[in-house]
Amino acid sequence: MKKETIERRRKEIFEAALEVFAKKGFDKATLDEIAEKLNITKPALYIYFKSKEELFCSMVEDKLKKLGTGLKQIFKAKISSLEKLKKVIEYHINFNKENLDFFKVVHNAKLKIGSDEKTRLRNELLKKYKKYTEKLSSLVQQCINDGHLKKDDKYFYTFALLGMINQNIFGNILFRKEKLIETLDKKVFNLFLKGAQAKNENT
Amino acid sequence: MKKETIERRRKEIFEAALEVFAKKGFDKATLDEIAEKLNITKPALYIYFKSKEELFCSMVEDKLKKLGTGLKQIFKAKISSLEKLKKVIEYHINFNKENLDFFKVVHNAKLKIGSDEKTRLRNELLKKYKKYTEKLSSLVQQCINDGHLKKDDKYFYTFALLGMINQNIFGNILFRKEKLIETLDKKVFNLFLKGAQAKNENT
Amino acid sequence: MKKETIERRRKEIFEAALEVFAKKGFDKATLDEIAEKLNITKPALYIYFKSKEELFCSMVEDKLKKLGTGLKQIFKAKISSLEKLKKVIEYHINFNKENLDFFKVVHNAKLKIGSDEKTRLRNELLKKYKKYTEKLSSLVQQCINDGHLKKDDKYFYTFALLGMINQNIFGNILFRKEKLIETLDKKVFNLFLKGAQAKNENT
Amino acid sequence: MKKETIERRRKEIFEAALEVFAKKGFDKATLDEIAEKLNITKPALYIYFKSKEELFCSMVEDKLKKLGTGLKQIFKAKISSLEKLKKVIEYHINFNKENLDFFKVVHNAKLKIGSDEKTRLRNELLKKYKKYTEKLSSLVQQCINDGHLKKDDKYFYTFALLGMINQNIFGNILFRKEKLIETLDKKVFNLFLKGAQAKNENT
DNA sequence: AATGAATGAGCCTTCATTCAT
DNA sequence: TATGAATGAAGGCTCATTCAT
Repeated sequence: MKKETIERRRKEIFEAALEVFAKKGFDKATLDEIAEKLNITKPALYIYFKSKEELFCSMVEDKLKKLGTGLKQIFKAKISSLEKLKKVIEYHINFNKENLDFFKVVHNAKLKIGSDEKTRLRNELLKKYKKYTEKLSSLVQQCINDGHLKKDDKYFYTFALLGMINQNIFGNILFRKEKLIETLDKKVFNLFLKGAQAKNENT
Repeated sequence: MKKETIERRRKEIFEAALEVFAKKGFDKATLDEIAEKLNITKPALYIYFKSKEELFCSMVEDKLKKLGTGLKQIFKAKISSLEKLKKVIEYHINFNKENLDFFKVVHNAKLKIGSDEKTRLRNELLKKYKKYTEKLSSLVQQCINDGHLKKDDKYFYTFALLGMINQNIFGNILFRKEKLIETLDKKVFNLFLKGAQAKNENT
Repeated sequence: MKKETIERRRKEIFEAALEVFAKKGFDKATLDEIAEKLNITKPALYIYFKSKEELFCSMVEDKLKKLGTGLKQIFKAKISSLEKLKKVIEYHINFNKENLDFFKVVHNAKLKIGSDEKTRLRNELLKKYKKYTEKLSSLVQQCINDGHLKKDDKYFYTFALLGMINQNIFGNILFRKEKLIETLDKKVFNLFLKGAQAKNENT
Repeated sequence: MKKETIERRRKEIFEAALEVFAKKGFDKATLDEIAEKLNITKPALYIYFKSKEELFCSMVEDKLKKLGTGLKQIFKAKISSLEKLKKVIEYHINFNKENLDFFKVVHNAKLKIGSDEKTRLRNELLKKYKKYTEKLSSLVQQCINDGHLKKDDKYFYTFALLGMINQNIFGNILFRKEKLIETLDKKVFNLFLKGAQAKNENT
């Protein structure tokens, strides 16, 4: 009973924290602002998290877990690897569409993760991020093995795909006031498979 | 004579600042650390810059100007728009390869720029970033008009290209200890034009 | 209940701040010194005031309010305007006698207030100071209208009175180690009304 | 020859310093601003003064000396002590009218002089200020002895006179945009001698 | 005589974190 | 479970002062 209450409270805090972290970035975000959003006081946060860092990381983990759960469903489905890839793209885009704040937070934190500052907690985050990438890569590899994709470095393909998606989301946040284009998933899948070259062209 | 000396010193400071900003991000970077790298004291920085923010922005501007200069050369060249696009991809990748710290800084700052915090200086940065994107987009549009690329949203193409590149660089920073794959430019250009689908496939 | 505690703490801080501001002036006074007097640390002050300036201004306002309250009592009394003036002089002198630090602070701040530096808070102080002067002037004017005083500029009279008092207090601070002469109020009232000229003299 | 040049330069610096000190007060005034007014650089000031404090004090001394010189003329004149007092009042007012910045500076510094902070230089200033007061007091005493003024404490008279004048100047600075009333000297002399009470009144 | 460059010391302010209640 | 109160640590910025040139 108690644990559930605590867990529920933690989720509420995640919500508020996510907003603030998205708006300010980890460093400039203050516990005061998070607490205020929840109508509690700063020290109360320490009942549920032992530090700002832990709050941040737990929150990210929580979201990543949800992201992972969705992926697993797709991986389990009895469809071709290429169909899976298509679903994954759709899913990834939709998830970010519905979790724009999370998208911001992750992209904000990404590079700092790669930097010198190696806290234990941050390293764990990095691991999870790698794991996610690895999962996608293995799907890509399968597509290659199944003859759906030309042979090439699976990581190159994976990053290319993720990049096409993320940069478009990012661009839309910046230049279109967070309205994402509707058919991004189809556009991406198509471009990734067929390329952009007009048919009558030779290079 | 004098002005040159000051300009030289500013460049030296840019160098040191870039390293620190790349490693820590704007907020956690301290002027003390930058100064230490230069074997001077913190207040000495204030001879050349009137605030931490101005130091940061000047440094970014400086780099962006260099980036822009290179682009202009390509745009001027008497080659087809598609050739230009190829060159631009090469150039963009090489520039980031040689300026990994800058790459980190920009990607770190990007989203915070889009956030609520609207300092005047940061807004100017955003303008410059948009301008850069706009330039690439116009080249892409030209490729479309010239019949090199299928008709589609120029921004989608542009973001897709930038994303493919940046995410690969980013992935390499994270998973391959900053060693970028050698032939990234060719891979990207190829994927962008022809797609990844194996030839005997129909979707 | 809570608000009262805060209010009490603020008063305690006023006390300490007043001493330090009186001794050092606003600029040279440090929050560290004020905090030390209270056996707390500097950041603790920020619980009760949001800046050094706000601490200063709140403190002055607080004292001015007290000063004003006393004046109101006198103004309300059912005595002649001249009697009131006499009471006001007594009151003004006694208040300063008992608040020598405040006297110092105000006189220290006065001219800077009139100077170029125009902070919002400081401007409000100036307004209050003007209001106080205005009140006295209106009493003086009433004395004139009631036939107690020769016709003359009410401001000249007001400033003359205030000056006679303040300069004597000031002189006593400087030359008599802060011991004010006992009968200052009577001396002032007398001089103001009758002048200093010996009776058998003609000018 | 050299010494004269130095002396001339010092006077120029006094001028600039006076403006800045009047506007900002001693603490907030910066050597940079003073230097800028003179189109020289900050370290150049150290050729003529060995510290900010010394610059300030020398400047005040210089002005006080001028003030003293004028007084001496009056004291020497072969007129009655009361006539002298009248002249002194005129002179004091005119001097301050023509040296408003100096007036501001002195009044700003006055109380800090009386405070705990006892630098050697500041103490010397205080001595000079006392000397000036002493001179006036002795004249007042003489007026008493000569039967011009009622017997009373000479310091009380002196401070009252100075206060009437200074407060009026100060009030005019604050409330009348530095325009002093024209006949202040006569008003003061009259009030001081005859008082403000309407003739038909008895108290 | 003057300056460019640099510094040391100091201060205001912020904030994650702690603890008694 | 939650809070009010307080703190330690740290960072940005200013400025009088010095010194080599």
